[in-house]
Amino acid sequence: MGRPRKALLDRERIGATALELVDETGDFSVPEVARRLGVQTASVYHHVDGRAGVIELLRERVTDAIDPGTLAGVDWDVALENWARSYRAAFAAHPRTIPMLMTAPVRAPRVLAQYETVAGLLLAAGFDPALVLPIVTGLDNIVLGSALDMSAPDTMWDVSAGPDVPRLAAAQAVTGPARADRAFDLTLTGFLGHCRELLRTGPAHAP
Amino acid sequence: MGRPRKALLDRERIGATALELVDETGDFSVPEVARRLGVQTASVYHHVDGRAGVIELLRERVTDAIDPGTLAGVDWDVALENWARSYRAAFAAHPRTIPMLMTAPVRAPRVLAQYETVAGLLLAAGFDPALVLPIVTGLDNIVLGSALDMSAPDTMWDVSAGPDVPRLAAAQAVTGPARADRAFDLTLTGFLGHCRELLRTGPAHAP
DNA sequence: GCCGAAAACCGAAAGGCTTTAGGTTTCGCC
DNA sequence: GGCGAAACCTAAAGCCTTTCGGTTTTCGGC
Repeated sequence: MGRPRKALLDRERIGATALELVDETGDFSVPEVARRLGVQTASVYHHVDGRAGVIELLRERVTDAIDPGTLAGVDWDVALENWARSYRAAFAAHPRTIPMLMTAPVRAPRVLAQYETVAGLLLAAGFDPALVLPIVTGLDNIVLGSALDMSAPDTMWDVSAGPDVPRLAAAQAVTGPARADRAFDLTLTGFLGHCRELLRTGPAHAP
Repeated sequence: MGRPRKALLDRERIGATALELVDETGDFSVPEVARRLGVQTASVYHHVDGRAGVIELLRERVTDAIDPGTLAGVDWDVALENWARSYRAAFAAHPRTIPMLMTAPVRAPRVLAQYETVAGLLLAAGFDPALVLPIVTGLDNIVLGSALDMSAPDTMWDVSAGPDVPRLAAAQAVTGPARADRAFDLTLTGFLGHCRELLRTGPAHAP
């Protein structure tokens, strides 16, 4: 024992291993990460600020897949749509992380910078500044609500175990596996359409 | 020790106490509930199926506040809007429960019955059956995404701790405390508008 | 080249949570 | 009156989080 000649651990590998565990089992624990890396539990604490620190590593890994390029060089509405899809896809790639990442505020600089770009796009498009944050929040809600849906069990409504719900059951029967995607499309399209309308009619309402 | 002359515990009080704890601290544990009820930890297990059982009690308490009356006697779009608002308000009353309730499937009969009614409303309105579940899912996503937003810290974007985000910070400054409500309005209005449009144009597109 | 400081890992342990097992007393029913 | 079930308790196993101190190795300055 003692310090090894070559370091066994680094934040990179801790994050990757924790993400593996979450993808596979839906959760992780510091001892589990340590075991998988062939290391004692306490060693992990030398590289990371406890369990919460590992969760931050997860957040970085998941959000790094969001493509900031979707926001450049196109109209604000196209940009927002593509960005929302990329955002959602990043979470969809690791749906089991979602419950862990949704309760803490967004602090990752990369992500924060993208929200900043979005705010700039909306202002440049002529939206009332007081409407910028509600729009960003709404988009956020759509993405995260949909992501949460993807992290939920396949049958979000357990038709078998309750009272008679024939129409719900029938609807479930005729719905393909793209239910979640279709729902996201509906919501996003509706939202952006409404925003476009606000942009057209909004300024006219001001004196 | 031994069986007390008057029962000290019941599911009612366990659920109420757990909900108190979640409202106050954001989490609960079986020992905490027991302590608050002046009882040993193991006793709680006699009335409830472990921690998961307590979470189901929380779900019942929270979802009981959803008003099924919003779905009756009005047009489908009005019904959906009012129901969504009632749904969201129920969660908003106990926002800290949201992360606990969102990962398990909906099995509560009362809630399931309401989804059944919603499915019936959409079919009666003339929607393509294949579209019913996507619409229900979309509505669900909007409600839960917004509810999650309410459970998050006031400043979902930690403007202070990162790089320069002047436009985001400015937008935050001119946004009132109704940001979350406004965002929900935007999303819900956009979604329902899009659904109405689908109803108008959808059947015409079919051969 | 030497030496002190810092880094990296391990062993051990405290304290909490979840859950089960088995005991003791009381209740309701026959 | 008696018996089984109900309600509570004590105890304990096994897990997790986190911290503390020890040991070895590396690194930077002199």
